[in-house]
Amino acid sequence: MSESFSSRVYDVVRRIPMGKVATYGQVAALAGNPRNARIVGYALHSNPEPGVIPCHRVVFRDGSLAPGFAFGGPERQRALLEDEGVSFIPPAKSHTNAGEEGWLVDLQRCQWQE
DNA sequence: TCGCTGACCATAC
DNA sequence: GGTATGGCCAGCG
Repeated sequence: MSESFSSRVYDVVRRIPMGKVATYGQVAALAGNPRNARIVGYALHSNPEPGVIPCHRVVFRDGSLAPGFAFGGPERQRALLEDEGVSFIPPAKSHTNAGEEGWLVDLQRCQWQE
């Protein structure tokens, strides 16, 4: 293939429909290498086309968003996804800690299904 | 040109 | 059940 793995990653992420999210492992698998989940993140980190590539729709296997890096803050990512109709699940419960971080995406409802 | 690091995921102890 | 480490592959210095 002429295109690099990262190019494929961008193409896959770009295909994620609104209101849906995909995991790094899934994007990596669709890109052709299920083991390249790390490269997917690396490729998105490059983000050659901000605004075109919805990196905020890519989440961890657990449904949690990336830690501190983000493109403007984890809450920014949560707002974008929530605005698209993605359901979020507050981790809390046991602890009375009202941590804003830790919000998990409802992969069971909003995970992108081919 | 070679080596290291890295938005991860899975398995082992 | 939780924590720690390994392994895969690609881009960058």
